[in-house]
Amino acid sequence: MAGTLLDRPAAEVAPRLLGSLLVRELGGRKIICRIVETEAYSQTDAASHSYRGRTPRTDVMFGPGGHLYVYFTYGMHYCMNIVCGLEGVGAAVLIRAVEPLEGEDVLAANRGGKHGTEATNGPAKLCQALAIDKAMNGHNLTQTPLRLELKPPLQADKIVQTTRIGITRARDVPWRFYIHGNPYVSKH
DNA sequence: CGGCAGATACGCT
DNA sequence: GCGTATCTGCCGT
Repeated sequence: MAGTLLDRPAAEVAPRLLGSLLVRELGGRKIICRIVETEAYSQTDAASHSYRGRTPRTDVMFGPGGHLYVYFTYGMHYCMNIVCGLEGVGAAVLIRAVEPLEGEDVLAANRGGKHGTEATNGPAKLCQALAIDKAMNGHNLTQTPLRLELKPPLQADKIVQTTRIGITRARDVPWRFYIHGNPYVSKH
């Protein structure tokens, strides 16, 4: 991925990714989604998988920025992160919600018929909708079938910064970011 | 619509 | 064993 942006710390990259696009090719179809909610996870953060060091599971988080870190949780769900920071640094940005711009019918089909905001308003929901699982772990996001298309930064007054969801440690750290008023942002 | 229990497998203690 | 960066269905209001 073109250099410096994703080499920055997660707390910087997370708000910066709002408004950027995920372009997914699946079954001959093109799906385009806009990132509307993110969370930052860093190596010095007790809530982060990388906090305990580099392991087979977290290896991708410690690699170079611009790759995909996919983890499996609660026995049935996948969640996707965009790895950031320099090689050797365990940091990533969790994608918590996206807004479909193209291919919404494919997303709904992958979600068992759930459409509208219910298809992609949560980290595991959007992975199911985009058919992202363990096989995509480590994928380079400059390449098909899943690309990250960076867009210009959003205006600061369109971004809400608050605490993260679903964690038990470091609950007070305000590393969740979302686009103000966007209906696809996950519920709290 | 809000709250809660259950599902279910894997990494780490 | 235990806890988990979650979601769904079922219940009551």
